[in-house]
Amino acid sequence: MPDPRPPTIKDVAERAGVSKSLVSLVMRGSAKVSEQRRAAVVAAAAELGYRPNAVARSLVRQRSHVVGLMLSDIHNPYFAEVASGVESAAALGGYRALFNSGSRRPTAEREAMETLLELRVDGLVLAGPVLATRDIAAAARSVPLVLVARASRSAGFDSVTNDDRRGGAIAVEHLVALGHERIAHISAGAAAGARSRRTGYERAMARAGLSSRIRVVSGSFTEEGGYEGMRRLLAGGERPTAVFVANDLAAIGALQAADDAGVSVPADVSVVGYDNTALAALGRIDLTTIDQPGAELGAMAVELLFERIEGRRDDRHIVVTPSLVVRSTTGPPPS
Amino acid sequence: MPDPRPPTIKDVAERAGVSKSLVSLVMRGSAKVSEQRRAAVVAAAAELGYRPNAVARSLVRQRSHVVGLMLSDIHNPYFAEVASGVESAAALGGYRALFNSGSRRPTAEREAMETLLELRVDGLVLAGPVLATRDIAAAARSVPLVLVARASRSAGFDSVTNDDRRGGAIAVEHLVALGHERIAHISAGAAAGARSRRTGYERAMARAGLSSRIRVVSGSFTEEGGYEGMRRLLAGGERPTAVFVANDLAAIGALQAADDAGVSVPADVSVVGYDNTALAALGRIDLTTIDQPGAELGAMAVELLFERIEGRRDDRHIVVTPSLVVRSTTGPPPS
DNA sequence: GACGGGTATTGGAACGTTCCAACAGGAAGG
DNA sequence: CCTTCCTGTTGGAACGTTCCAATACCCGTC
Repeated sequence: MPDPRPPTIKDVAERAGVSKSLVSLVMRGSAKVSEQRRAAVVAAAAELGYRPNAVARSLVRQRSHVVGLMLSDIHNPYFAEVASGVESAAALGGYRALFNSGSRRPTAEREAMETLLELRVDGLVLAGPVLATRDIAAAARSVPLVLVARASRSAGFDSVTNDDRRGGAIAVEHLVALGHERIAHISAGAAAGARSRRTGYERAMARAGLSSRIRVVSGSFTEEGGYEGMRRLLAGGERPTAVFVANDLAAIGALQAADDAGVSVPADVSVVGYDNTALAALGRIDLTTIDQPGAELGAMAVELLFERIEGRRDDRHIVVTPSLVVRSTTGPPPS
Repeated sequence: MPDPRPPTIKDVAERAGVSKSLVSLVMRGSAKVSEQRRAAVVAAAAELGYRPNAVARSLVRQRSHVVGLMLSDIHNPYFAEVASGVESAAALGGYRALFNSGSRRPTAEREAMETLLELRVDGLVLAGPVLATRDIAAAARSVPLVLVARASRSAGFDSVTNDDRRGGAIAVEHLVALGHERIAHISAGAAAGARSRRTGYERAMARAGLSSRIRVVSGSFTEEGGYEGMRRLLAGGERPTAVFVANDLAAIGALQAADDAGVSVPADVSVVGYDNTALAALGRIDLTTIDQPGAELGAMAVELLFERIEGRRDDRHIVVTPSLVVRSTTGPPPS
């Protein structure tokens, strides 16, 4: 018993004894159709279990009413927040959101993005992509595109970010105010935002007269990256009294490494994360971090997308100012 | 300067001086096309920046090569694990995965599911839906469908779950073995799997001769639910010495409530979660929990989907056995 | 009873692909 | 030199909608 094809508008039309055009009118809620016919169509559709085919519709309308969202890393709770912001803002505008994920690998990200493009989404949001700017710019040539959580001076698309450089500086300033001097940084290499956070760290260190204390080890935006970075910091040379970690996920890995090494936080070493994810707020973690409101950034991204869909051509780059959230992983340096 | 329409197969054909059929052949990598023409087509496509239109393709092929995944709650890291399992298994089979989320609300879930159905995905995976079984069965009538992390005896679709009842029992048995008697449960009401975990708890209590000690407070699969539940348990009546919480997220909320109330874990009260998410493994949390391998369940779901797409008609219900992961939130009861 | 004017309804083209049957054109065989 | 066969190529139908221009219908007016 091969599954019969799903009913089409034509089947509904036949059963209701009207033309397919009329059915189309009814399905789209047109006002100019007689009550009697409407009822007949609605009944026929219900009996057949008719569901409009969005594929056919977007083909003819040249509009899918879908915004695509490529998440760089689905395991990072920060992106989950971005996603929910995107989803609700899209719904508000009568659009639906569809996600994807590229496991923090450029090739996987490009494929994920390509999938969305081939589906002809009306707009594309890229959250924290590690993709080459060149590829992003190319994609932006064929669809309205907004970057979230990654800055760009590039033309052809919009972006919504927080001021990562400022955020990095805020972290350092907080630690300096507490009396720290040996402040190290676990960076996330070339990942989105990582470079600026590092620059913010370095400049703030210089401003505080601590240029000679600058110490950066490379990690990544993952727990493992943070763990490894902290392990190296604790192992070799002069131990830092404070560490600014590239994001919350990595900071949690760093906390773990400190715990494992019997180094207590914040008594022996202070730790600052970035993103203020739900993770950081957990009582047991209670991580001092830099707040960057994910859901809001996601929602703003969709707003920008809508404007572009409406025809705006100039580039808009929104930069929100991050803020410090002090919790219990930072304190004065050991005396 | 209105954005020109993206180039179509016809544009490529014209530029390469061949028919659109030939272009189609080349794009799909057919062997039977001369090297000379192929080169011309490839060049023309590159020059125009041609990207095949997946919408048109799925319309005519009646196949989208996309599997849809509806996540009940995008903030629950457990579902992120399911999602990555789904995504990689889909990729292995030459399919792409697209996500959605219903915010643990039946209406939002139904809408999310409907979106996917209208897009005519080839298969649908629902992860932990709170949707009515009736709605799921209805959807299963029009597309191969697999339920993950929610059991069902219903016909017409497959499911992949762990044995929640057994899991609940394992948690109780562990606590009983440690010497606990006043073991309470924070349930998640009618959410997917919650009922069975509760039944498992109740039956295991009875088997241990602790029927009179059974105490259930209602919560949800969220931090807030767990926090609230624990608060109530600590406030009223005889305080339990151990609590089995419906999932990790809620267990973390419960830990928080214990911390806030100055109740120490596990000295005063032991806590067991469910899911063994990455959260539970964090050193600072180190939650004893019941393991249910999310990524694997997701991958299995896709396997089942593939079989159904290939034509299998009978229902398959895979139930994996959960296992105990002992960490530091459980210990003997206070003496 | 013819006419005008609005409103409800309809057929057919279009959207960008794939698929299939049909067709060139050259090589091989008689 | 004519068939036959194969290989590469092509036009056109189909997929399920929307949209537009055209038509049918009804009502009131003269």
